[in-house]
Amino acid sequence: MDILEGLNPAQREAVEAIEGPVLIVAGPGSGKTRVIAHRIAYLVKVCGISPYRILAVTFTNKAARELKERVHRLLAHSAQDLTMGTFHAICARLLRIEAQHAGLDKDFLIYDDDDQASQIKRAMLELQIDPKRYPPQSIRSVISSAKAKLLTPAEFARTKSSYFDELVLRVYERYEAFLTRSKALDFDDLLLKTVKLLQENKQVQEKYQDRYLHVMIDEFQDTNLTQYTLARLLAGKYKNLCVVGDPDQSIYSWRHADIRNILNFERDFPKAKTVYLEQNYRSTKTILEAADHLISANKHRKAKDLWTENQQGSPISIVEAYDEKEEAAFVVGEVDRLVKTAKYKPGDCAVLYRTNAQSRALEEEFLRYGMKYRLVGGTRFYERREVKDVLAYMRLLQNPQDDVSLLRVINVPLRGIGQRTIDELSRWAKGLNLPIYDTLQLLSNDKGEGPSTAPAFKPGTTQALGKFLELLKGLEAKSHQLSVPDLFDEVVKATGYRHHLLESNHQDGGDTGEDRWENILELRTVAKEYDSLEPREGLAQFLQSVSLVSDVDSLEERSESTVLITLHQAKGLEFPVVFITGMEEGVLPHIRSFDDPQQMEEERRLCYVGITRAKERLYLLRAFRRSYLGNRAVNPPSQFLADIPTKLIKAPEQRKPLKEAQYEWKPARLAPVKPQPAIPARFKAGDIVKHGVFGDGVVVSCVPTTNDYEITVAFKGTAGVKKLLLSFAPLQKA
DNA sequence: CGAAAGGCTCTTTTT
DNA sequence: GAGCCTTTCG
Repeated sequence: MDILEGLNPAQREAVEAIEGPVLIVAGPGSGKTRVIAHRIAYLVKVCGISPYRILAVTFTNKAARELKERVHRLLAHSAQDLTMGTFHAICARLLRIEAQHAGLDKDFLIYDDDDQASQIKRAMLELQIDPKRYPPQSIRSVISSAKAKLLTPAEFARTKSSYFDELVLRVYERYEAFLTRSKALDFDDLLLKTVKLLQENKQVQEKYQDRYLHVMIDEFQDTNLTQYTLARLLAGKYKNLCVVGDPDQSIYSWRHADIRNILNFERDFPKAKTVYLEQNYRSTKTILEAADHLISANKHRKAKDLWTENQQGSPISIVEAYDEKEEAAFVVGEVDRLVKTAKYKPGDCAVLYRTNAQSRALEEEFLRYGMKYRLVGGTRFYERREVKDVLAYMRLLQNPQDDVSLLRVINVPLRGIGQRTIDELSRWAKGLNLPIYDTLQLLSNDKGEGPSTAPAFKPGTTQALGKFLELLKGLEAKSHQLSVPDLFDEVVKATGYRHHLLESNHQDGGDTGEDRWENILELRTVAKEYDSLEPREGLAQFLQSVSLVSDVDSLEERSESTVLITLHQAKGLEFPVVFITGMEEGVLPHIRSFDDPQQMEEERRLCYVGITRAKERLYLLRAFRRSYLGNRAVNPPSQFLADIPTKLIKAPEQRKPLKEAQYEWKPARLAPVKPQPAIPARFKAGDIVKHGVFGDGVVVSCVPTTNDYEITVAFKGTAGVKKLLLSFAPLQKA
């Protein structure tokens, strides 16, 4: 019953530190979630604070849900009124409530990255900026970064320092105009608009500042400036701001997270109390020690003293496969072996990788051997075309001014409205500064009397547009009467979308119409959850929730399937057995980080996050050769492997041979790789050499492999280019 | 207008 | 390798 019971001294200290700013530096597996849950329970039960006055922000919806459950277990009923969720979800809710004060439409929509990209492209088109010279993606990134730093277009204008910035500014302004016109906010806006609202409207500010006596932020190392500002604002009155995080697990700088938020917290709040949670309850001594060695090589960090009372555990397996197929085959075989010979289930195992593209080979191998797996991420459910199409219709019912959705479905299923027509319509809308929906209405009202600015469409085209408008209007009327799932059915039927998928029998991206229809049905089960709400309210909530879910959110604990997941998404998760694949230079660390020491440190942190997911067994795999973007590359082992102390690594001869009969192994090639071959490299690229058989030649490359080097030599004579093993080749320097 | 074919680029990570 | 865009033809 005592809330402090069972906590170690540091955890207890963190729970009891309720006054003023608090920084909890929580190493991996240090019981962080537990501490947050107990701290909330402590505030409510011991300090008598109303749950209504506590705000807890998490990184994912899943984390929020788990936290809620834990608090609920500690508090029973009184957990209800807690405010808990991601920054984005909390902001969306707040903005909806305060829409009037924020100058927003209550029914605003949330644009995801896809929607954002299409609007940015549209803006660039109108501004005649060549997308070949200035990739929309990088413009998008700069705009997003500006928003993450609290810069509106006007403020961004003051910081701009190049011609590129100038272009970005113009796109930014136009993009904002689009959003306003479409009554939409992007992800960054949810945060930015909330901050601006709180800063500019003292009444609203006071309302929330008075309310939130305690504010807690999880994963603080991954917040950006806007989020940090928001947290400070909300905690502005009582100053009870508790942030929890681990600088060593900061891996989202590319999403404009600013590690300085946590590194400088004590400077920003000189009176802050700092608590270090350093006891690890998750991993074996071996795994923790390996992780510690790896991360210690980073220069910009706060040193920590992680320790554990757990067992020493198994040594780490470092495995070299020939290529990504064999790497995958090893993983599958090893999972199978662990399931058959040890206490593990497939669901205890997770395969981690740097890039989503790596999941493909793994998936194929899991499928081939009939092993259950669960792929997290990749083409996410809510990014699937058919799902987005149906959602676009639903969104148009909530908000017809949503140009992105309208343009998406104006001719899906095909209804005779082609690109020419759409371009004309867009140009007209631009001239009138109206959403396209409004121009459709003008068009249908305009019966030829008086001068018109409308484009001269053919009668057939005008009719098609009119029919489309009627379709939307009819559905809009129904949206006031039908529950969300019923409306969903109506949309799928009335738009002809169902027919479009099932009858047209087209096949895109390997998915058949049936596959796609299944996804629609899946989406319908989500809609079903909003069955009992008032029609329009249900629609609004349905749309908001589908905009803010992530893939890990649906990852259930203790599934029967092995999890395939990116290193980023794996943050916050743990598994008894972890395989990290692609431990190669160029993959992890990723090639795009090579020229930036800060990025390299982040790559190292990413690897650290991966390693510290493991509770009992850790495998680090690399492929000698890997297909990438259609062509093959030979990558040297990841430099991170060299930072794992040899004494923690399973010696080659101790490894059980991979002999499971049903798989075609090539065990000889699956020997573990030592970071550095024991023999010295006698040659380097460019050396002139003489071979006993092939004669004179030039060394092209000399790549370390397992206890050897693969040396590529271009010979003068008929021998041509040969790959040789250095230890066997009769080579001499010429 | 629509389908098919060809060419192009660009792929790190995602709330 | 895939998705996106443009071109071409019916």
